[in-house]
Amino acid sequence: MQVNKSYYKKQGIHAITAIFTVERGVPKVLLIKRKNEPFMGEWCLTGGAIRNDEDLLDGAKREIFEKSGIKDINIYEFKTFGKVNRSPVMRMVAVGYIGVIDCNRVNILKETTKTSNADWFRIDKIPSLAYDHEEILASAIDFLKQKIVESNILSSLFPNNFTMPELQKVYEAILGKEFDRRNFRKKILSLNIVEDTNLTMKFEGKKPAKLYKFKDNIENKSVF
Amino acid sequence: MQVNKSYYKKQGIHAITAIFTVERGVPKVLLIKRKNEPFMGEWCLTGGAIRNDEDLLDGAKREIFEKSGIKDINIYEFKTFGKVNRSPVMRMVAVGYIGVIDCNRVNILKETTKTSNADWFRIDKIPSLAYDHEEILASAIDFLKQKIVESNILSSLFPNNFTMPELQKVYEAILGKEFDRRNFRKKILSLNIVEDTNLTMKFEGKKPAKLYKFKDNIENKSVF
DNA sequence: ATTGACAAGTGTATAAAAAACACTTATAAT
DNA sequence: ATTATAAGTGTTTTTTATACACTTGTCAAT
Repeated sequence: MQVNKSYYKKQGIHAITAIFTVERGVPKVLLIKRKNEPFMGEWCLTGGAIRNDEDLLDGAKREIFEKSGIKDINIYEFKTFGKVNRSPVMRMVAVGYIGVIDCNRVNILKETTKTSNADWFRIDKIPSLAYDHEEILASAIDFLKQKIVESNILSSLFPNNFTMPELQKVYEAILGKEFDRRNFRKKILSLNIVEDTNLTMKFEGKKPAKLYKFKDNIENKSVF
Repeated sequence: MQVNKSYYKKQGIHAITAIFTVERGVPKVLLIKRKNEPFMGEWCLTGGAIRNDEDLLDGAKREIFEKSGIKDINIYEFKTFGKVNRSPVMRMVAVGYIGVIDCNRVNILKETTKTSNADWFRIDKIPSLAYDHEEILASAIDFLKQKIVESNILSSLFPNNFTMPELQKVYEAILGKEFDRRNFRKKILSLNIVEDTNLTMKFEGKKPAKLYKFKDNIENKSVF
């Protein structure tokens, strides 16, 4: 088969990350308003083209930092998007990643990007997005739902202490269904990924709730 | 941040597929002997660079066909490989796929490639491979083991009828451990992915074995 | 025709995991 | 003291997984 060399010219790789958080029980995703063409002014996921001198994963993290100011985030590859016309400028294949970040860092981000073009959107109220990012995001949410139980991907949401009802609410918000309080607690404790801190947290008028924390030495193996 | 445009030049995408089969209870993978530089004369997985005018998945299948003659194969993305120096020529990111093919088509392949440079290798006896294909293959085997039970990925191994002991032997060969005959049969039947054909197959001197077949309407959702 | 070797077929009992379910307790407001 | 609120806990039932032993159909040898 005769192949024209130009078939292979002008290809590039996007590293696109859907960064999730949960604010007061509401799952949200970080979107960026584009400053350049194509799709100037439209919202999109964090990410961009990787460079020749960086590993794909490093490039994904660099793009996250440049677009949002977020550093030190763990991300997980979930799917690749390779349709011919997914980018109007040149042939780009996108590798999709998922990241999860805790509420405190959400606030820091808000200050950094106060005057900039980043914001959190409820995952059930997403505007139309640039490129094929709607498809990528839908796929990311799907993946997150499937992996949430068997993985420790949510540990990033609670870098410090948390109560069981708090954790349960996050699970329920993301999966969109409710769990029995007693069975949920039993399940989480049996996974052996959290430990009791012997501290409690009082909410007004309610019985104090025990504080737990994720164990430091959890491996990421469970995510894939 | 000032970015030199040349950072983005000369990038490309590899679509690399590990094609597995099981011959007489032995899991094997298809390797190709490279005819060109780089790595001329070395073994590698099927695959190559995708073109601008084809979807990534189509490109992966085209490469499979060109290198091995295999058509109509279902493949599943499992991981992307994006280290800077994984290709010595130019910056290439590889998207890894898994395919499984049945024994009959293995024979057809053998004739097509009789004088060519393709062969099946036991997965426990792999020679050294070009590029980072050893890493890709190891990762593919890992993925196959993890997904084999919860997916219908093995249905391609038995396009027609099969007996329970045959299927069990394949599971045991890939996972490297043995199952109880009664429990295995119960498990497979409970998954509701196979149906009884009311046929039997005789092996010499042994009680005839019932023939089953995978249901036609199995969805691929279970693979991911 | 009987016997033996071989691998296929089947059912039940036990253990482990998941699901269902109700009452008690600590706090803050009245 | 009373009440409202949400947190905490334990047991029963159901489902699923695991462990385990005997019977059956074919072929080959006698």
